[in-house]
Parts: sequence; structure tokens; C-alpha cells
Amino acid sequence: MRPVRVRFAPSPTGPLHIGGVRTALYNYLFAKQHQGTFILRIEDTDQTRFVPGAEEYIREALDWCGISPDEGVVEGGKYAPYRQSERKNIYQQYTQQLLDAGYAYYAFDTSDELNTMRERLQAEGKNPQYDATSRMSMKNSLTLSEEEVAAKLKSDEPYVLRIKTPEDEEIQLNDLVRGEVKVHSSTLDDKVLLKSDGLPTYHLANVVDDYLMKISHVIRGEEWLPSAPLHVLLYRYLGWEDSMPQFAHLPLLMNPDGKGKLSKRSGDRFGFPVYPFDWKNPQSEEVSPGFRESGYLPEATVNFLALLGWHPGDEEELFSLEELVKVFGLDRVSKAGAKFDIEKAKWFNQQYLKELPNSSLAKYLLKDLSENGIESSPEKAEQVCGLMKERITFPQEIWSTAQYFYQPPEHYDEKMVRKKWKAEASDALLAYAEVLEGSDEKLSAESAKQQLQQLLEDRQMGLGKVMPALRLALTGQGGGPDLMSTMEVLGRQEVMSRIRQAVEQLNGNT
RNA sequence: GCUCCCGUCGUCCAAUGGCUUAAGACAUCCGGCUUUCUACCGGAAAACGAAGGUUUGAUUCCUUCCGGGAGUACCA
Repeated sequence: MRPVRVRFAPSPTGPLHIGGVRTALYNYLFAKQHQGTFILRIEDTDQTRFVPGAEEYIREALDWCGISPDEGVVEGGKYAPYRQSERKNIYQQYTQQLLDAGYAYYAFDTSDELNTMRERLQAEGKNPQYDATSRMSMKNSLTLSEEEVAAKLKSDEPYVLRIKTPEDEEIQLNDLVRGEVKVHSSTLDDKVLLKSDGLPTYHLANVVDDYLMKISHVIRGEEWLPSAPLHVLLYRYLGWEDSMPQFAHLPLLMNPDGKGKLSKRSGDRFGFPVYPFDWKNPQSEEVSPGFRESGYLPEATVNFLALLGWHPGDEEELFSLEELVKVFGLDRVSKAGAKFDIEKAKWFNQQYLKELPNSSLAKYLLKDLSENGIESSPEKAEQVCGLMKERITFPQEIWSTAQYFYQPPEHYDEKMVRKKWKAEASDALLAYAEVLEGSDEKLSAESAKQQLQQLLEDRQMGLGKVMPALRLALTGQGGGPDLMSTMEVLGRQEVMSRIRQAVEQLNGNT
């Protein structure tokens, strides 16, 4: 068997979309599983759509996911260059080869002429395409005399090269996820292979590069399936059918409502990120949110993406990248498009977040703190994270829901005040503050609890009467992590002062 | 329009020509735990798109229809 070499071949026309990330991931997993090579090739043959920064974005996105290429524009490799615009002269010999063999021809039609042709065919109820039946009525090297063609080529008149699709042939390909796919050549059109700017189109460039780079498997999105027969034809005409890569067309990532494939618009419409990280459109300055900035961990994102269109076969769901490499297989990739479910992504994030060491989480919190002008020791931040991490989905929730670890509450949850703030409780709290005042040892979760229990016993009250009020006084909220531990983090002085502040404020108002 | 691909709970998906009362996870709902909760534990509800075949038997194979998606550019 030949060595596994796969490529991820995006075009730098914008930020890498999360669906692209999944395609890259599947390529990576497949390569690593077979001790193969994962290649990043930049398909920038359309210079009109080039977007500055897009290529860097793509590479950073792969790095963030932990799926960096083995060969590529920065890594280099035996088959460099890996940017198609830098391979322009390579394609020439193959277009010539196709021309010489009669598998391709020059076409001189202007876009107006093409439109006219399409309109005419449409009106006649025929397929409006440049194909075996319509090509003979167009301006090309099949209809023009040799002299005319030579003259046109000599002049500055722009031309393209088109493939001459066969009239009556069944084209078959064996897709690793879809099985046998058959298409009749009469439904294919004479696609442009070489554009008038001298650069190849995707179809030619992709076939030539895959051949030259010894790609063994082409794993790409399903949007390429319709043009796969054309690629098969190209391999055949170039005489490379024996070394043609195996194809695997992945199901598309769809909008949650099933209407259309996931796109930039989906993010705006459904309110979730569709990019690995924030992207600022260089023209409009508009920022599209990313998974990273939204608080998703790369491990969670990768895990989530892996399960969208692929299934391990057993009931395990949590996989590290290394584990995925072991269990992944194209045979378990599903065929139907997968609707994007952000709730599942959140669940994965939660799973990974609670396994994160406090010190890693603390970095997020410390950043939020310094942005809000609050100083904190890393130790305290870690303590807070330790208490909060089992009840959050995103790191930024620690700051947004547990500010009270750093600032006394400014207001108190009204509903909870009505339900739980009773005179009896408030008296007990004041007494509790007195007790704390009198003790001079460091407040710990255990000592706090002991002292409170002692006090309540003397007053013949239950914990349930006082705890909610105490939480309210300390945090302003009705819920949160273990109260005694919360007090330990706050410290004795702070607990006392917050109790007194709450009593003053809440009793005054009601 | 034409070509191709697809169709199991709301979502991701599993299994299978009879072992199926169709499994798991997310989400939902209910209960429990708890000082509280977004955590945890327990439970409920929830699907083979339709019709015809083939077969002793079909969710599974075939056909048609319906539905969805993709492609149909000198974009990738």
C-alpha cells in the first residue's frame, strides 16, 4: 500500500469556517492514524477574491486545534511550493499535454457571448451549458480554422482552455463514504481549466497538485462531489488514473433549522460562532465572533466537531485528539448532512472545563479581573475557580457570575429577599457577625460552619432559615457554590462587613 | 429546470432481514440530593418520510413518490 498523504486545501478568501476546520480535522486524524502526512496547500488561484490575513488565520486556526500540518507553506516540504499562485508555471506543461492529446481546446468566447448562448439554450428548454452539444456553435479551436486560432493566440485576445468532455460515457468513482457514484458524461460541461489570466481553475490545479504531491486520499466536503467525475476525467486524460487518489466526500455542516449549509450568516442568525476565533473583516471592520473568544476550549471544539458526522461505534463521547487518532475511521463517517447543535458544543465545553486545573482557569479570571481594574492574587483566583468550575460552561462566566468574590454586592436579588430575608434571620446574622468579630483565628469552611451551627443551636433555629439569608447578604444572589467555602475565600473581615451592610440596607428598605 | 448525494427521537447518531418493547448522548419535562444552583443522581417523553414490491419475515434489499441538501461561474 502506498503511504498515506492527505491535504487540506482551503482558499484564502476569508476566515476559515468551522466546517473547514472539521474537514481539516478529519484529514489530520486519517493521516496520523496511518502514520501518514498531513499537508496544507493554499489554493489561491483566484486573485480577485484574495483576502489579506486569511492565510495566516487558517494556519493559526489549525494550530489552535492542535492539528498543524507536516508539510505546507511555512513548514516547507519536498513538494514545495504549497501555494498554488507560486506554482503557475507548473501547470503549463499539463495544459499543453491535454491540448496535444485533444482533450482540451481553446475558447475565445466573451462573457456576453456566453450569456447569449445560455439564454438561447434556456429558451429552447435545453441545459444552458457549454458542452458536447453546444460547443460546436461557439468560438473555439474546434470550430475555428487553424489559421484563425493561431492569429487569435498571437494577438492579445484573451482566451481560456476548456476540457472536451466526452459525449457518451459513464463515469464511475468509488467514494469511501458514499460507495459507487455514477455520472453520465453528457451531463457534464466543458469546464474552464485555464483562465484568461493564465492561472488554472480549481479543477486543474487540484488534480495536478494532488498528483504531483502524491496525495493518496482526497477528503473534502460534499460540495465537491458533483465535480468529482470531472476530476476523474482529468486524471484519465493526463494518464494518471493508476495513481488517482481515493475520494471521500464528507457530509456538510448544516444550519440548525436544516435550511442550507452553515455559513457566516448562520452565526448572525442563530447567535453562535462559526469561526474558530474572532475575525475582523479588513474592509468593513466588522468582527465575526469565534469559538475561542466565546470561551470554547480547543479540546472541546475538536471533540465536538469530530462527532459531527462521525461516530466511534460505541457509547464513548469524550475523546482527546490522540484518542481520536486511534479510533477515527472514514468507514464510520455518516452520509447525511449534520445540523449544527451549539447546545452539544456547550456540553462538551463544560466537560472539558471542569477537568481543567484551577491554575489554567485562573488565567482567564485574572485577565477579566485586570480588565476591570481589580487586583487579585493568583492563589485567590485559583480558589475561586476551584469553587466555580463545576457550575459553568465558559471561563468568562466566573467573573460575570461570581464578581462578589471581589466586590461586595451592590444590590440583592429581589425575589430572594422577599422569600428568605426575615427579621429572625437578619438577627441571627448580626449575632453571627458578633461571633466572628470575637474570634481571631483564620476563617475556614469548617470553623465557619461550626460557629454558625453553635449559634443556631443556642437560638433553636435550623440551618435552612439562615443559610439563604446569609448567602444573600454575602453574594446578593440566591445560588452559588458551597457557602462555607465561599466564606473561607472572602475572609472573616469581609464576611462581617457584608453581613452588616446587608442588614442595614435590607432592613431599612422593607 | 437539469445532475448528483441524502432521509432512524427536536438534534448528533447506534444497531439489525427475525434476537427490538429500535440503543446512547445533547436538549426538554418530572423527581431526588443540597443552604442554593447552572453540578450530581434517578426517571419520563420522544424516531425507522410514504406507498408498492422481494421475502416465511423488512426500519434494514429493490422501485416509485415525497422531503431535504449540494452542484450547475474565467469561485473555490
